[in-house]
Amino acid sequence: MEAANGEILMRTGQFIKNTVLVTKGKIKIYREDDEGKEFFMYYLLPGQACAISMICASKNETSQIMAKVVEDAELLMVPLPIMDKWMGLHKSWYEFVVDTYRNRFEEVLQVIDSIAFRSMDERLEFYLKRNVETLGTNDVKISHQEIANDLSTSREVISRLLKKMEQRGLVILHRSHIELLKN
Amino acid sequence: MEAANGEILMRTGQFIKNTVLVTKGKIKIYREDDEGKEFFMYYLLPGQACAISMICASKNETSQIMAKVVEDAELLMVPLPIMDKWMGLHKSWYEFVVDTYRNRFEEVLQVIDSIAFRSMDERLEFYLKRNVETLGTNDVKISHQEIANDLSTSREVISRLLKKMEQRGLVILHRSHIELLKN
DNA sequence: TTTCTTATGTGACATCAGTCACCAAGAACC
DNA sequence: GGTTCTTGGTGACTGATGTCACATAAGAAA
Repeated sequence: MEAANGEILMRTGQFIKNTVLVTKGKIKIYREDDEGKEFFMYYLLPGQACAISMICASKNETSQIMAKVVEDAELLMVPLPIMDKWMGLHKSWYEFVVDTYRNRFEEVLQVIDSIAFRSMDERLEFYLKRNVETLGTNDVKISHQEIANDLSTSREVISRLLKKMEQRGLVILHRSHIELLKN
Repeated sequence: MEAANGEILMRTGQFIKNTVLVTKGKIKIYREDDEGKEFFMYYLLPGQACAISMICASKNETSQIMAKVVEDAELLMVPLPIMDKWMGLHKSWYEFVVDTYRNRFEEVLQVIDSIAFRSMDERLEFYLKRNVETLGTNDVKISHQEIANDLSTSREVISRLLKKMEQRGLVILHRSHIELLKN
């Protein structure tokens, strides 16, 4: 299956019938509010699978998350029965699934840390670092508005905090992209 | 294995060698800060297993959470090799494990909602409701200080918000226990 | 170039939550 | 009884963050 930039692959509340594997592109996974406010959790990159779709698919549950394509993607959809068969048949598949669970759980725990214990300036730094690490470039192409949405705050707050980071020499600000200096 | 009230079963950073099953008592699972601040995630009750210990045990990883006994408990510790063997051998065990993963993941997502989208008064209501549901009583035996710790805020804030809830007729406050009225 | 759209900057202000200081009421202990 | 400890109540203050209003600036399009 192919999906273009901007496409919403999955909405909160939809039924999941397949386990999703990414072979190309970038996908952002969000938690959604009742009123549609978004909260960014993690990226899905090529070679990775959606942990949620693995867990839910096995019980015909509805999705608790929203998935948005941010770079044209190619996906493998593995139907529920096949997924179940593989679990018993191939040790390597089983290990891949458990690994995916663990990694995502840990990533989500880190997200909890950042919102539970940290203030917005630290959360912003954490967010930018994650982007740099995940996307493998020091030049993050993203607008202040999108960062604000991902962190569930307002653009003005992000603009102000980024200015301060620039003054501290941590970043250089350009229009629609941010250059991180220190690792 | 037995564990008394107040005992810390597991600290962040410890190695996990067993999957933990609870047969008696109550255990609270926390996320810890660098400086030891706590953030409550969920309860472990009889019949339930620690999802984290399942995931980590299978890779000899360290614990990302802290577990505290809040009511004298009895535990079954299943060693790693046995756990692994059962996964292939018994379909029912495999399903139990996947179910545990899914339920905890969903519970953690709800926790993210509450800190990402809600203000402290709503988080407090969510916290109290979870306690009522989980512990099966409308009378929550807990001090303001402990609630404050669990939500990673200060006692004064909780006291004030509880007073407001009492004025709205949602709760009745007693010393060291809170009675929920509406559900 | 000129115009338009989108992204960003900034002051003023309101509000929530965290902190400090101190008080009061029960419970526990002598 | 009196003393001490834990728990809860409250005012005053501060700082972080969210909001509104509006100004600028950088590209894109014409």
